[in-house]
Amino acid sequence: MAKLQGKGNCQTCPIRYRSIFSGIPEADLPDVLQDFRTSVITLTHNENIYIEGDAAAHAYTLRKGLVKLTKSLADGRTQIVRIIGHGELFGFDGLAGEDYNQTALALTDIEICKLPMKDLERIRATSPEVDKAMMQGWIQGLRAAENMLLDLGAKKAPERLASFLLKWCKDNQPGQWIDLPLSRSEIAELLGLTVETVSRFLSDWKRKGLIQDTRSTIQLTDPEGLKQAVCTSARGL
Amino acid sequence: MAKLQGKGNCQTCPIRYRSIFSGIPEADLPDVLQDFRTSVITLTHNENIYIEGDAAAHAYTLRKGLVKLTKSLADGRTQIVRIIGHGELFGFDGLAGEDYNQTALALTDIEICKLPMKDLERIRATSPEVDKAMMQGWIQGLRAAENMLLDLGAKKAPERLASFLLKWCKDNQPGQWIDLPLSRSEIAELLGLTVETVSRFLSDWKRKGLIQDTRSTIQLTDPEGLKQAVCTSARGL
DNA sequence: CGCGACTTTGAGCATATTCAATAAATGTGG
DNA sequence: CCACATTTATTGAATATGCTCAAAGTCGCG
Repeated sequence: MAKLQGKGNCQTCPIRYRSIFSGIPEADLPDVLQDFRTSVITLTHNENIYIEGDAAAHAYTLRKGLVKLTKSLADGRTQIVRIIGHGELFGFDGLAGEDYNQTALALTDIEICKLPMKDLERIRATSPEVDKAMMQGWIQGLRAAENMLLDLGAKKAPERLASFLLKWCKDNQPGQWIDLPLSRSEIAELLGLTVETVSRFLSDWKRKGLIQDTRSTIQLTDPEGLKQAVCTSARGL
Repeated sequence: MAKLQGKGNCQTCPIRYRSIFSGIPEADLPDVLQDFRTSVITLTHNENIYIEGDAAAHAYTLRKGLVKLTKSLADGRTQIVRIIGHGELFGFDGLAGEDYNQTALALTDIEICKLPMKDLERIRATSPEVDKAMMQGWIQGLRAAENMLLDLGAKKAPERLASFLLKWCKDNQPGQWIDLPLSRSEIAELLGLTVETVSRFLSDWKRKGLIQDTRSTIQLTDPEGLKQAVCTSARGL
């Protein structure tokens, strides 16, 4: 269940250095963040943070775990439009006077910091550091969305899946086990494919020794081989 | 050919009211925009504004016409990631310290205002109105990209095409002729389809009397019928 | 141990692509 | 202004990619 952990304390927040508040000089923190009515909330896997169409009165920063942002069609087809990681700000549609454009769900057990829109607006106006960090977050978000549009619009199934794996594991050594807390059907939802298609290619690559996996971790045994395999199978690129 | 029209004059700019400068009180204009070294440039259809990967030293505002932002794969497959309309700001990756993430091409003959990144940064810092307008632009851009991700990831060909047409014509009366300066292959590039698929559905709907079109204009004779046709053909939604 | 959820695998099918040929529209030069 | 060349759009037939439906297998948890 959603559980209020108490009022946030930004001075001691463990992820402050990865958040929109990372640029604020230590000495200015009390000043800038005074009267900031944050609350820290824990949620368990699959719990809901907000729903597409709701009035956006709060934005959120992710302190622990992963969040997925999804959009759905009337008949239930669902698309994951973004995955939120450590320190990222999400749910800020209210800053443009709009309702939430997506639904936010906990992909793992999570800890989030809930930020009232009014306070966030005020802090953005008073702190150039926060303002800049938020701007960069939006621009990076836009770039990521554009990259995803290229994947969904122009790439075939195996290419999309390989891109996803390579991106997911990009900061790790080949041959290292990496958490992948997405189910097969969530990977499918992210890539615009079906569970079966995702499973087939993963199995295939496992047989060929390009990857290894357990239920919720993965290892790219041979990232180069993976790129290769995808390129040749797609007779181009 | 690209042609420099001269230094921009913001006070008399015909699209100022639709740009990021729309919020500035008339009286403050000279102050806020002093030393702003803009230049107005005209380009003809298919001319290039900037290329993916270039250093992003300028952002642009579109004064006349339409621009497409595209991304490409190594083998030439191309995806249109966004279409820029009247008054919109684009090419601002530099604000996040990044290179251009897309290629910008004139979809029609256009007139753009070229804004040096340094000046833009300064103005954003000094004018809350400009700052707010830019923020709203980014959030709206993100929302549009998310909506597009849903289309590309979850919808079938006819649904994507119908969504596109309905969105394109949404501010117009049914039965009104509307400019559509995209070729069939550009529509395909935007929707992640092939020219042939686009052409087939358009022809089909034309035969059924749902739409009419000439080379570069379109008319939704029966928008409701179009929605209907798509829903039933997709046995859901 | 047994239930339920998730995953894998298979077979047939449908959608959209590819390849190919024709038709229509646009632009160019005489 | 017309004839020709070039690009763009339409249509058809065959193919392939990824989906649907179905069944069996695996894992985790009570």
